[in-house]
Amino acid sequence: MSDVARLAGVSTMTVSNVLNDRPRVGDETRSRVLTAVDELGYEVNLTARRLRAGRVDTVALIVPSFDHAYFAELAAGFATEFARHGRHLVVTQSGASREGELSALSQARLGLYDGVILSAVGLAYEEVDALRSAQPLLLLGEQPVPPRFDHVCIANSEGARLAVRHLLDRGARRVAVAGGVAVGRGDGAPEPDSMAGLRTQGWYSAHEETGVVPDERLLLGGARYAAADARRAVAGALADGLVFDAVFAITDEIAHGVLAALHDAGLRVPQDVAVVGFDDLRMSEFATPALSSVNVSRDWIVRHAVSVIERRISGDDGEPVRLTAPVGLVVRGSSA
Amino acid sequence: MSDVARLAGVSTMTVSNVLNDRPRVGDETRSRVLTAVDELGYEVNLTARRLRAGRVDTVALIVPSFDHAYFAELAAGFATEFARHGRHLVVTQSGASREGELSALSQARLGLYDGVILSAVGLAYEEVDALRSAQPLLLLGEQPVPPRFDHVCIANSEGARLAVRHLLDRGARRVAVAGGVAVGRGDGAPEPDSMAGLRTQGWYSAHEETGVVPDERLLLGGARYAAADARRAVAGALADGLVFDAVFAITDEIAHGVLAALHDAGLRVPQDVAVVGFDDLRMSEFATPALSSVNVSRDWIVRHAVSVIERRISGDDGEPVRLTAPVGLVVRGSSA
DNA sequence: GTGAAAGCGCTAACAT
DNA sequence: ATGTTAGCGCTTTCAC
Repeated sequence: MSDVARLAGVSTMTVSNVLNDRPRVGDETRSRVLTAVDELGYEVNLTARRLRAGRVDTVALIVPSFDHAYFAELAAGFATEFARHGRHLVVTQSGASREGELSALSQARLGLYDGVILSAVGLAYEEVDALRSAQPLLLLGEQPVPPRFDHVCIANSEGARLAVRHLLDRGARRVAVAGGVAVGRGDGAPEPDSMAGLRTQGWYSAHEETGVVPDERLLLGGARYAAADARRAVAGALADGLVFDAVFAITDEIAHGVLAALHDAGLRVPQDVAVVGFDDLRMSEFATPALSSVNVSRDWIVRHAVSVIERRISGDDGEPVRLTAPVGLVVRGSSA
Repeated sequence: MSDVARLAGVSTMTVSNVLNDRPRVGDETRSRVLTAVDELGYEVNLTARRLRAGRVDTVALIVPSFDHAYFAELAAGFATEFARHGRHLVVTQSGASREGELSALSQARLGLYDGVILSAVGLAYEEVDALRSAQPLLLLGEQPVPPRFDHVCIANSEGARLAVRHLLDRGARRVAVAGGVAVGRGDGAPEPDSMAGLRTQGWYSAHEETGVVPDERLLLGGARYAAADARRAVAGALADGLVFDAVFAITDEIAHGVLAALHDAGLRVPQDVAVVGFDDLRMSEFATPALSSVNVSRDWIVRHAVSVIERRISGDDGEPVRLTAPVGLVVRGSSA
């Protein structure tokens, strides 16, 4: 910067004024500075700017994994929305573990960005509560979160209820849940507040509403996240002679594994077994047959989350915000 | 930091020494400092560290879009590999356009990170050539790249040749290319060096090898990136009476759209039309039927790219590296 | 309309 | 083993 100043015959302050489009710079001076900038190929050092001015116009988003379509779509949405606000987005991956989330978070919080959005899945309530952050931190996800944080979540249990209700209304009587966890039991700790627990909760609710008696043997807990697990779990259940006429998969990712397993077994979808997923991924429309799914408006989440964090970055320290994104059911071939 | 120093009764330099695990700090002093750090909840300011020490232990990866499974898988691979090297990864999205890439790049280059990996699709050779970067920049992708840059690419044309050769060997005589571009023609500029151009090139080569005469009407250019486009393009081709007994899709993403279109039309895969994709996405195994695909070892790319950029960050300024990742064919149900 | 001085928080280099 | 000094590159403040 001082090189530029020297070449243009001005002070560094004037260079800074020009680069930041501040008023009260003479036209002739401005053009001399710009010429010098060009000539020297000068570019600001954002680190220095951030240290002094306290902003980089960048927000960090921490997701469990890049390689889950749900988070990929969410990240893409955030990038677009932040761009509309003149801000950049960087995304980092936590690996979906407690440690990973803490590590990603501490890296992201250390002053490099203007704000942080954390899609939490592994952190315990107390760990979240222990977080002190210099810059705004917004939480995304299903778990309960200390009241002092802004939090955007989705209507998990309601979405699941819609899906299972749809299957029951359609005539199914034995609806398996791929990725389901028996509430209060569970291998290891019961996790009523996890995404899987909440979505399983909707399965119970739908049964209650319709009077169909739920059978907890239909909760296929082996299928937690990956499609490969789901494929194995469903194949195993079929081999064990488990009888079901529909599957509610707690994520679309899992649903794709379910579809593959049913296809492997020679079962027809939806005639023999109907399938509904959750998340309404872009790719689900291209499954064979196209996958019915609970749609969570990524747009809604993104718009609201960005608006909240933008306000925080601008200094608003009003009441914490808690928002729940609406859900809806999209019926396609897999349950039509 | 000075608060910590005061509380511990030492200088800020000693605090810095403790925090950076430098030797020659008395045990008693160290523990006093750590206690003070704890008590005050102090955390380093990475911006200041970067400004002074010139490192943040973070590399930026710029991909066209978070929401393309290929790049999501690649990003996940990079994150894991960099973690092994004690470095963080942040990912940003360029939107796959010239402008987006330039903007993402200039943001990422401005001193915030120790290095940048750019997966380029939109930049012209001259624009890449004009780039000056203070920190190491490694390019990923198909386009030709000025010789002074490190560049990792994949054997696009060879992979496509393998796929089409497999289809022809299997008895196909009319292999359509979803996403194919006629070399030298093309609507707008011909783009022999684009990913689509290179992969189409493999289609020509396979025909040449086997003596089957290629028919350029089989190049379905309408299907460039998204599955939705591919679905439309294939549906359109079928409606127009185009006859083909196999489809090579230039990406798996496109292949999923092709599978959907064939399913829509009541055609059986692979009996009526065999399908092979390119990229071997994780999800392709779960398609119905499972998708044959050209496998590009993401691991290979990631390992080599990381090793190169790590060397650059450590100050190695030897000859630019140009690497081509190997490809292989994975045959599954869609062409078995 | 422009510039001089000070300092953001940290650490390299050099004392002691 | 610990401390002092200086400065990374920028922008805030205030003076002119």
